[in-house]
Amino acid sequence: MRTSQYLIATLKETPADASVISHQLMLRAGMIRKLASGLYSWLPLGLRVLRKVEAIVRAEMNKSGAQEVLMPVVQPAELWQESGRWEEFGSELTRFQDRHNNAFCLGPTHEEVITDLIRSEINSYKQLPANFYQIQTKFRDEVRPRFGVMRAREFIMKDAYSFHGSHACLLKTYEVMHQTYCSIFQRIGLNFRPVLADTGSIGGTGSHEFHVLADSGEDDIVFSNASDYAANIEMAEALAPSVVQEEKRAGRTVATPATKTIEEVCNYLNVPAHQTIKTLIVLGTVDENGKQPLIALVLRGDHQLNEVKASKLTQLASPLAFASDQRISSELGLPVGYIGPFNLTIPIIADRAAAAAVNFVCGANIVDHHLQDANWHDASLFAQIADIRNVVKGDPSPCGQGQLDIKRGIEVGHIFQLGTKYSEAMKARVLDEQGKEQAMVMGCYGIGVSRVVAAAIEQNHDDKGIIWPSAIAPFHLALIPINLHKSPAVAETCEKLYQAFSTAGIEVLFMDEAKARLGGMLADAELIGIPHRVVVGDRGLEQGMVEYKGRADSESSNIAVDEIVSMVKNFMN
RNA sequence: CGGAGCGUAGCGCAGUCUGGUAGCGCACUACACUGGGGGUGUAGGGGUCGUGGGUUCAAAUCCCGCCGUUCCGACCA
Repeated sequence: MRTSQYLIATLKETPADASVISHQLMLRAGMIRKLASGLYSWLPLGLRVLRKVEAIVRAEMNKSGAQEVLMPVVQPAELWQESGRWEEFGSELTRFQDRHNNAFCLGPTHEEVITDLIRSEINSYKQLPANFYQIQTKFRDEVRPRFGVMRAREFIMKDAYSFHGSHACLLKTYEVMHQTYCSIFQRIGLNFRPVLADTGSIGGTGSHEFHVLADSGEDDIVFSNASDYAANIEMAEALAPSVVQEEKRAGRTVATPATKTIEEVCNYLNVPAHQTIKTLIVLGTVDENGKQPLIALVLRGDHQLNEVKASKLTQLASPLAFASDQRISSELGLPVGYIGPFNLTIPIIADRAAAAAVNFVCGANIVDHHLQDANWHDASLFAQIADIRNVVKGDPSPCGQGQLDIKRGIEVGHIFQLGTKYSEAMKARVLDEQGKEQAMVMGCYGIGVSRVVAAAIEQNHDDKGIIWPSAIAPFHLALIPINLHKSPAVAETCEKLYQAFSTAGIEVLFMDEAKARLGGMLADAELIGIPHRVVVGDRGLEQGMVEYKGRADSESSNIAVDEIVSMVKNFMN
């Protein structure tokens, strides 16, 4: 490709509304442009990268035995009503009506459509298992689109759906997809980890997420330092601590004026946060009177409530909701900040660690007062003791080996064992060996293709710009002439090299604009992140040399003109 | 949805407090010089100051409404 015939839309300055590095660099390198919040156009350069990611995903999916299909973005409401998600999904699902007033939605995912398709096409156990995938545009009206294509409203996803006669068969395909995902992210060249995950709103039984490790990630990923255990913090179990061997002191009420937060109380009383107990008031499930009762959650002051774990408790509303300050003060007669677990009139659910605490500080249920050296006398105080906190660095690993560490991750893939949730609801059945009708067992497998592009940049950049992994670079090599318009020797050599590289299967961006200056071309090549660059100038040519530099190299080197093609080709293998 | 900020040329910003002819840098056009890391000069083009209303002799500037957008928190590829 020649830059004289190609849109290189690089920006010298960083657009003000981009905060994360991948978003900034994608705008600056001229890969994407924003149309509206969470909606992006892909420019030629960005699209080349996107297509390369797609190609790797497609190749590995095909290799796994999955079959490619393409389903519509626009989906009829009836299917979603049939699965129950028309009500369940909330306002992230964009709904609209056509000219006949029929209801439709923009597909945020395709379980309904694929299940509808397959229930009429597959009728026998003999046709199973089968796995279908597509690479297609999804629309989710995100609460808060951000970070460019990392969390866009419209995005490209690879979604696959497998169908089986038994759960055992599903597990086999699940394992194949797990392997396939590892191959995909390896080929792309990412530093990633598969981790145990929550199933979220998609539903189902078992699940793994694939995370690209990067500080800008939105998820906390938990690792054992002694085994390959890895889990999303939503899932990682916090074990009960060993019992503290400490003499229980007599509790007393102390005045703690204007100390509402744990931090304020700790400073005021000079106690560490792990010696405190906090009491959170949340809403329970709707009772027979149609009301949501208040329920108290008790955690150690230094621990964070894990809302995913909590909302799985049957007594609690799902998703978890905190009680309003008004309800707390009217029903408990107290402002937030001084509530404690003793003499509360509402049910209490205690975290395992909180239930094991001794000689702790907690709210006294009196304004401006806390209890100090408080102790649990009787476990019957609690309606339940459960794991409802986030693990913290240094916790023992739930796998039994080692301690936990926490890193940030960007979720680029997610695989689920769906089971029969959709096939039951939508009557997707086959006849088994006995001629009996049976709901198909399903799995589903997603990759955020456009997000992978951003994640790759988060992991591979420097102060000059992007450093593409070779497999997804928009071009392999930048061919940069010096004084192209003046030097016949430079022009001739560049043309010859351009042909030779192309013939060797190397994708060249030939910066052939007559008046372009060297500094600008070098800066662009670095910003765009092209892995290899060759500079051709008269001075080198007098010795029969051109200048080579890899994007991540610190120094360039002189290479003979007739060796450069085979050298770069070797680098790429 | 709650909290905060921003909206002036394609991009980055100043001007707003204290009302008085709309500016700067980059980019763009033309010409000349320059030519191994975003060069220099000369001459240019480009603006409903987000939008609607109000106050005023006069509004980018003050007041009210609306819209857009970004960031921080609860959702997800």
